[in-house]
Amino acid sequence: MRLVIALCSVDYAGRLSAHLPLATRLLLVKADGSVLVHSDSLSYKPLNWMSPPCTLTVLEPEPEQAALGVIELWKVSAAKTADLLVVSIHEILHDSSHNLGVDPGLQKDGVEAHLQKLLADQIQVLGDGYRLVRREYMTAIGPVDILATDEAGKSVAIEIKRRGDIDGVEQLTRYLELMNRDPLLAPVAGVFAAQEIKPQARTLAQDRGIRCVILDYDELRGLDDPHSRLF
Amino acid sequence: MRLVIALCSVDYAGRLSAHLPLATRLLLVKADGSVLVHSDSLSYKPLNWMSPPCTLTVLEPEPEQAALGVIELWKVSAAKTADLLVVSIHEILHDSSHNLGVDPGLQKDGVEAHLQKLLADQIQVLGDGYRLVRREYMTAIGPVDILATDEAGKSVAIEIKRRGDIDGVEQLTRYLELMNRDPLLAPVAGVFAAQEIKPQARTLAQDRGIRCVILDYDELRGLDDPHSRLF
DNA sequence: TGATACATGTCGATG
DNA sequence: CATCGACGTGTATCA
Repeated sequence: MRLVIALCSVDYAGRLSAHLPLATRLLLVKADGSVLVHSDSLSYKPLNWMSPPCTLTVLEPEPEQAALGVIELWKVSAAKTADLLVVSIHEILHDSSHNLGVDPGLQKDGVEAHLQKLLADQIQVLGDGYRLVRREYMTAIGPVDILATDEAGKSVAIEIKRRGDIDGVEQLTRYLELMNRDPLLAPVAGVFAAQEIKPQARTLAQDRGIRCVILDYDELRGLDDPHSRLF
Repeated sequence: MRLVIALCSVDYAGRLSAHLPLATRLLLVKADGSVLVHSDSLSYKPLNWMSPPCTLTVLEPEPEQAALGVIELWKVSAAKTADLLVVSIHEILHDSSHNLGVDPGLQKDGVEAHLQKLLADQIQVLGDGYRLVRREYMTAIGPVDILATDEAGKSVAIEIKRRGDIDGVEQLTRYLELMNRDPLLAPVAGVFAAQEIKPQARTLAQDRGIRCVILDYDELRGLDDPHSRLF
């Protein structure tokens, strides 16, 4: 990643035309060749940018441009479209490069992970007397989202999905089959919990004796506020 | 603007919860206090961010966090909501601040404005003998995108949208009603032009005697390519 | 201030 | 691959 603070003007032509007058801005060149132009305010979105795949070529300015003070010309071309970003640099105030390596995943914890934590914390929404055994209960074929016990102390395996599809029911069925072979656990009941359950999935689940539960995300978050979740 | 390259993990809690595992990333602190976390790929959008208004507080790590290698803790709180961004910094590889001044702002034209210009320049795509009267023809209730005349010299009011929705038809209907009360203009025909027209909008338009025209953006741009527009 | 349309939207799931 | 819908949507205009 290359960081350049420069006095520059920027032109973009693609689906629209845009021009940025001369000012000091941050030019961010990423490892994949993409370029972002940021000002010192208005977060989130760059003033101008070029998405990968694209190529950055640094050109010598034409004499007439040089006469206007341009010392370097960046031409960023999109690989697949005719989109073109041109940065006319008048002065470079900072220039540094950094090796960041590959990001382990821009994986934001999705709703599913959050639902799992919320349900684990409030397992009683499944019924009085329900108690959490543990999250991510490991089996030979992978972790079950939540293992709990019901009011009679019987084991309950819970599969959580954001959208309850047939795949999820199949997955839970495999876990149940395996766990019910373990005399220390059996009999194990199944709960398929999701924000939304497709009719086909519901039918299949009920046919296999699996209970379906709709999770209300907002309600589960309820009392819980962001600060208490982080600290 | 402060640029920090740091080995860090990031947690966000607000409308959703998100966690970024330990990795080297760019932390961008803008003059308005907003913070952006960028990785070295996937442009445009930060991995995590906090929009202004917000406040950044740098904390000493708790002993247990320090034991895990955290040397600095950034807490970014949104001013109006409970949203919270926490950056746990393990190592700072680069840290520099730059005074960029106020950005003069972006000048750009969106697709709709561009479509309007293109259609005005090529009004004949509506039919032989069509002639442009003017763009942004002012009426008492606002400007009509394009006023033209057809091959018989009759007035035609044209409403341009990127996506043709019912609202657009209603808007054009109001213009037509008003303009048809003007004896110098009446009768005025209506054309609803868009890249895409929703079935409901098309039905309503046809019911009101308004002609629907699909605009082919690429075709209108035709010879005109981005390179020729920049150089 | 609230409602609405536009965005170089981006991004993921679905068919 | 096109289409559809959500997004921590952001952003501007307009009533």
